[in-house]
Amino acid sequence: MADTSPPAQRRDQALSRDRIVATAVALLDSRGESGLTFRALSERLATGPGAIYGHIANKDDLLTAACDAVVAAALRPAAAGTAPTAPTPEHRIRAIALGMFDAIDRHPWVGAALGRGPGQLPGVRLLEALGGEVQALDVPPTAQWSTVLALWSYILGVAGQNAANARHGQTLGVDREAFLASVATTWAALDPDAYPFTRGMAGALRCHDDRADFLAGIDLILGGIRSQKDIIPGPGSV
Amino acid sequence: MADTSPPAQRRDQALSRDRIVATAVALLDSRGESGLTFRALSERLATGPGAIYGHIANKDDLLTAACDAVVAAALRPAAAGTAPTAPTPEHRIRAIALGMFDAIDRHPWVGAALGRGPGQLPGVRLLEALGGEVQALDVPPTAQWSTVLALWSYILGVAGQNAANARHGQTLGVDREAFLASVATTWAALDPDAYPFTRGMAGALRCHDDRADFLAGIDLILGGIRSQKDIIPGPGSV
DNA sequence: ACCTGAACACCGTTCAAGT
DNA sequence: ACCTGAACACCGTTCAAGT
Repeated sequence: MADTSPPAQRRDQALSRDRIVATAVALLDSRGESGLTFRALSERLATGPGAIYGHIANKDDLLTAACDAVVAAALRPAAAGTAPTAPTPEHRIRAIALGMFDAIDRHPWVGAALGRGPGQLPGVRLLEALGGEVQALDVPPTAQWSTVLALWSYILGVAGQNAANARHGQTLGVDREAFLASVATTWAALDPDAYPFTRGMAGALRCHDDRADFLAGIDLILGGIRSQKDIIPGPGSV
Repeated sequence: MADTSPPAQRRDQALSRDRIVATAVALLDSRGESGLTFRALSERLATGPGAIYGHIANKDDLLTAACDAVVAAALRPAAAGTAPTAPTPEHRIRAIALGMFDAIDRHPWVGAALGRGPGQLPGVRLLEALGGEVQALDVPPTAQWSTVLALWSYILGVAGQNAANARHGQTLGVDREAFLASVATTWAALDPDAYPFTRGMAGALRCHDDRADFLAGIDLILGGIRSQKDIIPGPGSV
């Protein structure tokens, strides 16, 4: 066989961090958080469970790496995109946020993984992307940190909820719609005196648009940033 | 000593859901999320691990119940407080949020438990508390759901991060300050071209005030709500 | 040097047997 | 009726033994 240079790994591909992480992502996508197991993973990689530890420190490391693969891809087009479709920092913040939302919608387990590993790469990527735009928004330096953190926390909060919803839907063996319907039914049965608001929202829950609600929250924060700047109104434009 | 009437359950207290949940809270507080185990719990209760299943469905149920005990207590004074210290809905929203923040600061595992069990009681309590105030804020009915959801998601996002920080600090066997310092060091070592913002924030991370930052985020959202109402300015006051 | 896979020290959960 | 605790079916992780 022509053992030339590039086709190094053909059928018996050597184990590598990238291959392990890619397989982990596939496993998480198809079987959910609880489906990622060193045994299941090593089976798909046609090796023993111990072999993985040559390339990955432990399960936390594996989850963070899988999460980072998704987050890096989600942030790439928005942050350094070929076509700067979004003309203002506000538009770009919306694009970043929606990019994250859509990625988490496709890979719900990312929402749970992002919440872990504080200070780790996946979270930092998002922090950095938001940070650049908040600076471009002319938020005063002393307020930049808390402003970025607010956007970041909100996005992670929604991400975590999506992950929890997916996990529970999977546990119940039911799709998103059926899951929301079951929550709505529970809410509708709450004590009207103690939970008037939640009861009233049971209907809204059934037919709401996650993505639109998410964006509404981003817009609320952006509105807050705008109005905070107006406290000391510069000689600005609209 | 004086064995008067009330000391009904002395040494051999019957197992009850409340006693199990209270012991679980104590265990979570002292040993963290990973310290809550049916074996450790049954040991503290002087019984076998199987006995717990007579009162609790499974571990998820146990965690939700423990979480609810903390959340219910945190929301009680703010929602139905004896002294309505907060005169406006905005003040009351801040009080609710801070009550949650402080409770999670004392019981970091609540941040993780809250994120689970979507539609469950702990989350609903917060939703209800916020919902009442958002209504009082005269947010138009069509926007109430997304507005409440934004506040709720933000609070849960911060809660989840606090839980993750505590978990990691405990894993490293280190306190909050030392943990933040280690993250700051990691950030300061990032590639300056790829992560200029995060690098610059490493210093701010070291000496920031979690609680103040949290409140700044709440105020951003409240500011957004206010400015959204001004789009169609009623004959309003300031 | 790297993989293998049995073994270890745990989990949550069940269920026959006790009382 | 309720508790008991051994047993089951898993985990993540390690490490001698192989190649």
